[in-house]
Amino acid sequence: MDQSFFPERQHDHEACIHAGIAYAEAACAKRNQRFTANRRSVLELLLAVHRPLGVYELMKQFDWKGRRPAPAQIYRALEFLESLGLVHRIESCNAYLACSRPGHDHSIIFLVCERCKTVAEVDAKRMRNAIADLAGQTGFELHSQVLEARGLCPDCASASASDGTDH
Amino acid sequence: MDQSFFPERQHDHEACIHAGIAYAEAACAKRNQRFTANRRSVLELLLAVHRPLGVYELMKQFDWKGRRPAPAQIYRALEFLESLGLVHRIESCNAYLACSRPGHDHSIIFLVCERCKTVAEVDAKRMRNAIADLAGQTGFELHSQVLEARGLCPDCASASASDGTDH
DNA sequence: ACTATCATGTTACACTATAACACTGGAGTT
DNA sequence: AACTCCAGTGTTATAGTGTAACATGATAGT
Repeated sequence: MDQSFFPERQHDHEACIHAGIAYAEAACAKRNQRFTANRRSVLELLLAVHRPLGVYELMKQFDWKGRRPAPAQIYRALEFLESLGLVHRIESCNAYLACSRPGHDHSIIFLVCERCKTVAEVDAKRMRNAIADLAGQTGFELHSQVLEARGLCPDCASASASDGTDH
Repeated sequence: MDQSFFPERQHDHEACIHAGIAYAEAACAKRNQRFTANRRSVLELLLAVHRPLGVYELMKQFDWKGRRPAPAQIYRALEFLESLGLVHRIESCNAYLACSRPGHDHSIIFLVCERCKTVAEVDAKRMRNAIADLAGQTGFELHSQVLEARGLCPDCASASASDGTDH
């Protein structure tokens, strides 16, 4: 059983953030796009946690010259970051997650913990072909695919096994 | 190429509705639950179209003693119908779809047409094992899985191939 | 009829997302 | 240095989605 897909409970967040920001800067430079303060702040906030954040949650954490930005501002940053593959939207949560492996292939399976919202991002390259074949049989022109699996992450599964709760 | 996963453009909606309602009545009877007017109406509306409907869309179509129900009423009916496997929520659309094959195995791939919102429901039994294995490797306790594939259904794919649009 | 229970009807509100428009500031030009 | 262009921002307003809470009504079992 390989738990490495899930972030370690204790680890160096600073390193996560630094690596993520560095990748973002490089990606923007390569594509001649600006990595503005707004975009940087949103990405930093997402990198600092290993779970999806809703837009209004992001807004609350956004301490920016003593004020709070309007939703549109966050949505814009997210849209931009998504277009660069730095952030994913988790449909079933109405929330956004910093990509754990930017630059990799993006057929993804999200394993969303129903309890703590931790998300593992699993590369699904082998699955991709099976899905594409299936879609082809139906005449469907496949643009993108996201699998959202619901359940419990390893920590919560063992916690609820011991404390008896199961939700 | 097998298009049978998608509903035929012209077909007998009455038959769809009748079959769906009949199944629902049986399912309720078997589980000793009431198939009330409220629940019936919502299911009928969903069965009458072959695409996901949002709750507020359902509300508008709900002509019920000249009044319109409040959202809670629709959500309750949907929750009930979902629990019986008669309706699916399409996460990425914030919308609900009558199940095309109630009673069948429910590892499902939704093929959502980005243009007309037609949805094919593809049984994913073979996929299920692959996903379960993958989840097992990560220590994830899998509760449910939904794949939402985005793209164009056969009709729209050929339409946009001929008229040049591609979104 | 009595009661417990499930479902409904209703009000109010919280959360999520977008439209529209004026403004700013940096990059490139002359 | 002043000009212009335009991507990005700041802001207001509003649309769309989802729940909480509670009073009322209907049904089945006794």
